[in-house]
Amino acid sequence: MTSAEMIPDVRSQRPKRADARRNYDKLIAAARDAFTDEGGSASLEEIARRAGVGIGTLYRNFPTRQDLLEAVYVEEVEAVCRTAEDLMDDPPWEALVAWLHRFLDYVATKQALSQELFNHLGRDADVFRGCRTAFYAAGEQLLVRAQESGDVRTDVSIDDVVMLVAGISKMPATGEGQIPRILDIALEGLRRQAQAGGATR
Amino acid sequence: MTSAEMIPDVRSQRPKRADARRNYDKLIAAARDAFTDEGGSASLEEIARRAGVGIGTLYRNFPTRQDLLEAVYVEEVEAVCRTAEDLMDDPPWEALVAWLHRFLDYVATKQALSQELFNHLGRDADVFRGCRTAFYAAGEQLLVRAQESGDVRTDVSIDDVVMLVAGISKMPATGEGQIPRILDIALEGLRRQAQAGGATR
DNA sequence: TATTATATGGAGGGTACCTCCGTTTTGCAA
DNA sequence: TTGCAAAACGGAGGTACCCTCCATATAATA
Repeated sequence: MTSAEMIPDVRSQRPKRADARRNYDKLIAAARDAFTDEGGSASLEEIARRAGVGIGTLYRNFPTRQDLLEAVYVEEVEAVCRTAEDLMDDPPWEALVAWLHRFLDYVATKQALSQELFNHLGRDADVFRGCRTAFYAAGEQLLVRAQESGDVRTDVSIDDVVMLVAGISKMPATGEGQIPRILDIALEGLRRQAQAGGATR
Repeated sequence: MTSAEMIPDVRSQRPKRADARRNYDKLIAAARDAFTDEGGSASLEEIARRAGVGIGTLYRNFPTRQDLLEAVYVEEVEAVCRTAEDLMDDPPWEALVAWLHRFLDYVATKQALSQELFNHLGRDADVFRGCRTAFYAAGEQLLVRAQESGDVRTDVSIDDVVMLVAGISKMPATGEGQIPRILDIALEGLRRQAQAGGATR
């Protein structure tokens, strides 16, 4: 069972010719780096330069800055979802926690990027709907598995968990590593209440 | 008692010579309009043009875009606070409600602007701290008065009210006039519980 | 290998950013 | 009033970015 079957594909359509495909991928990678380094307003010419392609190629693949932003965003979302698949072999509870940490990183890092998209697309554009669906699908597998194994209380849904993590990511961070620590504390709340003093792990 | 005594002055220092002062004010006004019309990324040259001054003058007064953004922001905040002073003559409850509506407008309109500032200064830069203080001071007068007159329950603080309004302003608006209406509903909750069927207004 | 649909990349025209400095205006004092 | 120095003005010009267009190069196909 490959990840492609489980996760709704969000991306539109990639170029077909081999060189075009290569350049497309190089552009996405360069754009991801550039946006990470310099925020959402990185120069498009700089991105083309980093990718080692001409500016014309960038514009053919991504007619507007929005298109590029969106492609990078979707790429990231898919990467997070793919992580969920990879974790399906790990112990249920650990897998869930690991994925939620990954998700936390994602939300924190891409905040500027999604902010930018929000401003131009409205919060319920197709992209976002698609990404939300993909996230929920990916996370739900892990959550259900952890519930079935008895690690996690059964009265929480993936919505609850995602909201929780998203909220935590938006906390005004003060200390180094504070946020992941708080996430761990909050996640303890998800565990099925074991017998007092019990060794659940 | 003038407003200057009550409201902590947030602004740094204005130019002294008459012409300089005039141009400074023209620039602020032009920038406010431009930012309103075209969002936080309005062209600085366009702003200088609107103000009828040279681009050099703009840069002397506001060396960076941030400085201009900040000045406009502060100007707006002070205008909202001044409104509070003007309302002190009106009936307590009506005055409070009117001011909160004014505040709502402000938050809604300047969202892009403060967003921009947030990104470049941390969320607790001096500007914001100062503005928060000014808001609270201005609002508190109105709130306390409405509480003393018996219109508003005494177990709420200005923080609560400001948070409430800020939250409402961020709701995903759907219908025309929906947000102000919801604000009114929420504000009813502030009223002191009068006798059932009583005519408080 | 020859052909053709497809992709490439950078020159070029327009705009915005910002600095620098010669010219103009203002406030003050005689 | 008049003269003058300090302060302010404003725009020319260099750099960077955005985006379009098209002559050239290349992958896929027969």
